[in-house]
Amino acid sequence: MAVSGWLLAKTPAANRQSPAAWSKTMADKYIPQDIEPKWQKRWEDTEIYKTGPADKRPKYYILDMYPYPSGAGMSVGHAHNYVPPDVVARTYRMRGYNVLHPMGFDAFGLPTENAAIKEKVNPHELNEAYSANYVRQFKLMGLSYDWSRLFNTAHPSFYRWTQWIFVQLFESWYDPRKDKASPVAELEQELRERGSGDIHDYIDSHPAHVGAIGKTTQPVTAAEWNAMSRKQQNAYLMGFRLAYRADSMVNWDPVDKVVVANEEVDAQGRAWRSGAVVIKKTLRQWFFRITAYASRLVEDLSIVDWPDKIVSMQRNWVGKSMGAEVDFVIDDGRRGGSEAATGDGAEPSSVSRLPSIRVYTTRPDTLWGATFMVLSPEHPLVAQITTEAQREAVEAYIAKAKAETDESRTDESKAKTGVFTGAYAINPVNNERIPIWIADYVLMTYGTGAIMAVPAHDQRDFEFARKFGLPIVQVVAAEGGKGNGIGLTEAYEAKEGVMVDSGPITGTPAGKPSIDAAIAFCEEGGVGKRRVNYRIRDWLISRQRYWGTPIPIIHTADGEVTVPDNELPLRLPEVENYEPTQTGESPLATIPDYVEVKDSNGNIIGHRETDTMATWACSSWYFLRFPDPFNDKAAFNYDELKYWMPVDMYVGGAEHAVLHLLYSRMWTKVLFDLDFVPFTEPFMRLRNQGMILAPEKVIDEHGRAIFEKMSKSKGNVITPDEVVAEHGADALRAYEMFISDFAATVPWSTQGVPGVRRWLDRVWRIALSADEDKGTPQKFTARELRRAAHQTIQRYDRDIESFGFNTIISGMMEYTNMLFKARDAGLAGTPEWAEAIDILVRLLAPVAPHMAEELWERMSGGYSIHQQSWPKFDAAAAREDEITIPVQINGKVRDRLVVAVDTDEDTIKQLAVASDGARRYINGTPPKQVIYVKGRLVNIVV
RNA sequence: GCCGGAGUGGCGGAAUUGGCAGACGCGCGCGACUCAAAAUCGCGUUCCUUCGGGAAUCUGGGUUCAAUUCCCAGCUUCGGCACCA
Repeated sequence: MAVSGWLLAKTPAANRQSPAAWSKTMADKYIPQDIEPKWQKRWEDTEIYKTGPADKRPKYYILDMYPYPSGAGMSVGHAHNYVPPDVVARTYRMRGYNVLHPMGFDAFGLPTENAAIKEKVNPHELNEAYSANYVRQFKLMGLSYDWSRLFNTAHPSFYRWTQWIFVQLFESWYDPRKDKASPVAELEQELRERGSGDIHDYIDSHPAHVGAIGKTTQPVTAAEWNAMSRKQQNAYLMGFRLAYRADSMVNWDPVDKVVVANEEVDAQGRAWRSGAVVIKKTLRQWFFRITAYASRLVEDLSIVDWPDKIVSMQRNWVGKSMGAEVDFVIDDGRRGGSEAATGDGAEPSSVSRLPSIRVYTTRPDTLWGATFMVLSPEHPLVAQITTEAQREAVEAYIAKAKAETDESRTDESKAKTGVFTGAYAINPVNNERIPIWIADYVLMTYGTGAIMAVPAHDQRDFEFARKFGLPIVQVVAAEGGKGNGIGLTEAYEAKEGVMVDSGPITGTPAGKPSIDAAIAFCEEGGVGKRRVNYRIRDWLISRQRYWGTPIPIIHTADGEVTVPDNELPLRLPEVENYEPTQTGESPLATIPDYVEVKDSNGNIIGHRETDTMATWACSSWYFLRFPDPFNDKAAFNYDELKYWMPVDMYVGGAEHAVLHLLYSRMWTKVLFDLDFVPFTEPFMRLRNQGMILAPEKVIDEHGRAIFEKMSKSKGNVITPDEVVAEHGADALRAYEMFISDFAATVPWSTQGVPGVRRWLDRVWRIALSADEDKGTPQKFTARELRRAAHQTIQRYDRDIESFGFNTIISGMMEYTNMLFKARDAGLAGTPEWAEAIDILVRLLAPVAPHMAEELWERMSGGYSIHQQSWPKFDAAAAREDEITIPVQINGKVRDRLVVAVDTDEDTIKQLAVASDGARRYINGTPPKQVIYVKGRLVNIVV
């Protein structure tokens, strides 16, 4: 009761105080839990982060790779992805840019679907629940997304346009002569009038365009085309379309019961989601013809500012190599041997009725050293050329190869295996008769599935030749020397040296000169030509699953046609059961209402495609949707796109290097070719964040102490929720910035957050209660205070450009320390002090938006700090008046000079030589040299 | 094997790109305040030292007045690709 009485007595007096005075006496403690929810609500109510349409201001589009929401929610590792870009977005807003900083959800795909099956909950419901939880966490961290633009890729208003783009791809082909995508209608007209000969000829003479049309697509004449049925024509067009359906050897994931793309399988043959070893199956699947864009995907890497690592990964993935294709005629056995040949690359006298075997080689100059050929066991000519005597052995080998997993088959350490087919080919450059073998070290998926073997100069061919006793002929010799290849213990790298025993190119330096000479020789003889080869294969997009964007295709008696535009979106049917089938068919195939397409009389006129698109389709264009996210007339508004795109800064994980980041580039180029978008690259700058590991070391299977990834199953996840609850969102944000270099992988430190929290407490105290708790008196001038403030602005501005978030925080910590020093020197209350605190709060706004808002309100009574301008850097204020110049003798610091900043060079040199520290080492003799680096140091050489 | 990163105190990391190595923070130690603790504040904290200094940025060379930074060789480590013809 006594206490209450005291309070009652005091209250009227307190009420008479001004709010400012009240704040100084009563509200000095920083309690983030009190202020953060208050400001988050106010920001939302007043929509201060909402971005308007295109305007006259310079724009800045900063995008985080949108997340795939999971039931586990976000960890502090996810927060590390999103906080630094938010700081950049907030800084650019205060600098006067029109900033687009949106968020969306990548919702379709296996994890949600698998969770739905396991928990027996509809994936639509799970999607909404997971996404809502992510939004809650984002808001908890004070992230300044424009929530009015939030979308979810599993909503029909979004996937309707994913389907529209699919249709554009289906109705387009890559015209190699224009080097761009063009309407299939134009192609059909050309086929009607002229056939496809011109297109094939063009590709033949422009090897970089090998991917423009299907490998097995043969030329047709106009007459042949016009004689085809519509069904045959549609089948033929599949060899051209940018979205096409084909039988293909695919990676089948037996756990998820679905096919996966090459990009989704690691080097051990495991699917990246399920971790299951994939099985090779031949299935009819939908693909996007990314190989048509192989060349441009490599070239345009030069116009983007991306991490070297990602650029090189994309280059390697596309895997462009230069070489030649050479045709080897199969010897039909009616000839005795090479004596029948006429030489000079002319046709052998006995022309084989069998087709020739085409090989791809990057070293056509070593043709004269080709002593045998090797075909992949899957090569289509194997059955045809195998002799009766060898048939049993060959078939047994093929059966064995088929049974093996890719993992064991491509194990390099394993000894070479293979079988002779009994057939021979004629080496076209020297008419030597060489045996044809099959071996699993030759892959059907690369090049032509057949090689010429040059054992003297290729390690694999060498091992094979040694094992099976095949001849080894050396055709490259080190300068001045020559060997016969006998007694070699390993293949000799054909990188340098000179060609020997190589007919017309003998004596040519090995390398580009010999390769060019060999290609010229082959082209002249009509046996081969220059060729570009790409490692990349077409992008497999179809999935035998329910939870994805339905593919808008109808199979009719005449072949595949698209779902008419006015019937889009083709909606996912609401069903009870969406479990994958045992047959490998999509669950949609079991729903007659969905599958059957009927005319107005109820007659079935076609069947809908039942595969859905992999979620990569959604993420390949979602960034194009944010500028006009709810347009129901078009996928995007051209004017808004033109203003906002390309993305200025894209931030996300490096794990998407050859997935999303490659696919998005292809789609952007297609849309550019079709005049839908006015740019060829979607992301001008890209930055990858590092991973945050769990804080505790554990002992791995090798007995080493290591840090692990955070994972729900290991129970080592630290959530932003728990950090915010204890120290507030601002401390979490500051620590996410401060923890390490942005791109570095580093363990979370539980002691780090209290560290930055202490800094924020100090900021709070110095901003609000500068006249309390004075420390020991200091010497610090108003001039020095201004200098510290403006140097901090300068450092912030520099560091934010280079993504140096950790040094932004350390710079602001140093500035805070200096403010305490200035306070102890009695500067509080001066005009310079007011400016210094004003700058502090503005610089703090992007980093600790809640605290900055609270401080701003208490200091100025205004709202909102986030709509204030960025502090202007004053170079004069930042300039040093005096500088300390270290004096070195032979590179070692022996003294220091404190001089006015504009002291001239001669004076500084004289002072340096005369300094006590220097004189002790000079010993009277004149120095050999005195070097002065302006404003840095003096080095005296004695 | 090929491609691309990275190696700096007990820890996370700075160093204006050739110019004072170790900013800032964590941790630790000492001290102030306190009956005490917490919080807070102050001081110290690369190593060796005979207190003059000396040695240090993965190792060994090199260029330079000067190297964490550039060059050569090697080691370790992370990521990617890989019987790619």
